[in-house]
Amino acid sequence: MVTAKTELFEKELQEAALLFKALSHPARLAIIKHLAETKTCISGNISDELPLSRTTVNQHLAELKKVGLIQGEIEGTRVNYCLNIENINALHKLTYFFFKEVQARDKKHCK
Amino acid sequence: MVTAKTELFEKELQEAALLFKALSHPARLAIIKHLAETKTCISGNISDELPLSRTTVNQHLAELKKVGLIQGEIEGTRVNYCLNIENINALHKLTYFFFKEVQARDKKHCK
DNA sequence: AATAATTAACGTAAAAATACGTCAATAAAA
DNA sequence: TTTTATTGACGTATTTTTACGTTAATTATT
Repeated sequence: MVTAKTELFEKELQEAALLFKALSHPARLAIIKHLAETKTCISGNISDELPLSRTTVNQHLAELKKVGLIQGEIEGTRVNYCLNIENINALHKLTYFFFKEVQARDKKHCK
Repeated sequence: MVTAKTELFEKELQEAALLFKALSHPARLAIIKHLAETKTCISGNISDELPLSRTTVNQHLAELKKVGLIQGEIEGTRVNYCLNIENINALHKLTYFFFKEVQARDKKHCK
């Protein structure tokens, strides 16, 4: 039988993997970039910029929200999505130190 | 019909997404860390350290190799895997500048 | 109060990822 | 040369992701 084995790894790696997964689709990277450019915007507008249906874009937005990289503020019928800068910063640091650690330990480089 | 739409995005985003995808599973992060610690090692040894079968670990190794984050050097019956430091560095820079750009553009922060 | 706009929830189909066993090939060791 | 060790290729089952249409709910607008 095939069962998910991700939870058998260190918590730290699991969480990092979840964040990287959130960045593993070009649509979600495009959303992040777009939100960075335009302060706020509703999901309908975002789907106008992307080659995907509104439904699918909404799904990607929900995924980004789930891991805390963006936040949505309800305003009437609309939802203003924007980056969660604190968490973006945290991820920036996480990736920075992950690579830093990997590189430091690999001093004893293989040829 | 459901077709892959990833190729409808900018090349840059596509490539970044592929690299992040390679990092989106704790097993692959564990492999990278392990390779960083122990210079080289064969895939059999790596699977001893991970809660996964040798076959599955091999699959993850192949994926990391496909995106160039690791390289395998055949040595007799064994394969010595090690990090591809150049590409790890490149990815480090890519993530660094991706986040830097996102943050710069988000100066006009939404509260 | 009725209509329009917008979004999340739900359902679903296809594709991709995950996990693993088995087998064949290759090289080393006996 | 036979046996052992090790790995990649292949097949396959299950789960997850991706993509989208439809519907229901909620808020504005008329």
